[in-house]
Amino acid sequence: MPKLLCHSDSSPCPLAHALDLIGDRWTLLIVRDLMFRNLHEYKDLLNSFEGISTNILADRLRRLVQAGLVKSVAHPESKTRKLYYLTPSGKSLIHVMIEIVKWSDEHVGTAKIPPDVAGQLEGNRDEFVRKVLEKLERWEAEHLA
Amino acid sequence: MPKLLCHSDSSPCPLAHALDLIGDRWTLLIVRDLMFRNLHEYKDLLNSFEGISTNILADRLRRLVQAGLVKSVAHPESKTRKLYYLTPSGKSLIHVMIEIVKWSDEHVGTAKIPPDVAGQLEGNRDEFVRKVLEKLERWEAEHLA
DNA sequence: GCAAACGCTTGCGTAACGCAAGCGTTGTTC
DNA sequence: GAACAACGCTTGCGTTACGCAAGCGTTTGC
Repeated sequence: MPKLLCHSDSSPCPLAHALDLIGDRWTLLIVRDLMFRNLHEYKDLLNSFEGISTNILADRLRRLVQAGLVKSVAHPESKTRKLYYLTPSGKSLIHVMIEIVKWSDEHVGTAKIPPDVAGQLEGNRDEFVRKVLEKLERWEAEHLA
Repeated sequence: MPKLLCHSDSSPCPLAHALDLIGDRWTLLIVRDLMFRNLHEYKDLLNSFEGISTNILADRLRRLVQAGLVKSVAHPESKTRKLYYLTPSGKSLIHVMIEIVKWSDEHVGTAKIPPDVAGQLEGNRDEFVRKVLEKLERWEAEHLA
């Protein structure tokens, strides 16, 4: 596993420590797919929008598992496949994701939130969070039985 | 200026576009210093906790300025020095920063929010945001006159 | 007028990444 | 039951980004 730069030794700042985990171009995209796009298998993550390369995906999944944000179980129908899913720590990144997306929508502006999601985010955002988390729990109830 | 990986071509996702700007280990730390730590000069940013190297700092500042998150003005007392400060777009990253710090405090746990700040963040977070933004505006009133 | 400060830039070695091929196991087809 | 494909990775190689340290042009302080 490549080592990646680590601020944690020198910095007393929680932001810096968080960036050691999620401060790169790929990690949060994987979390997004696990959180919002209902993707749970390696091949699906690999074929997501941005075209992550396979070694990087393997590396980031390993880091996420090691950091306790993601877990995996054997696929119930196949011995070669795995199912990846977010732990509570991983799920709690939802608030970070939402803020980044809102900020991007307002200030980067080159990609917009789909109108239906935008509608859910305005007004009652807790409701949106609840819906997403419920969906994840339903998936878990179905697959981790 | 090194080119850095860019998702924006392939992805319809606002998160991916945001990560093109802030998805690295240094950018948000610079924003933090400009936002919370009252640092406004190159040398101060350079000497911040994490020890960014000078070429990376120059590069990131250039990107941030180009993206419209940061501006600079000549130092009123010196022709060699500059003052860097956040634009409204940059300031609005405060919500992202707060969520990351809260998440880090709860789930990474290797660096804690200072107790006084933690107190401010609990309960009335809007109040905290307002205080921070007011402080930045006071700085601007004083230096951009 | 000389040395230090300041905001960078440059050069070099190392680490991370993109790409593509390969590998071991399992599942499928005939 | 043998050949082939699917799957989750790993490996190797060339390229890009980064850490480090030195240097540079201008300005400032003495």
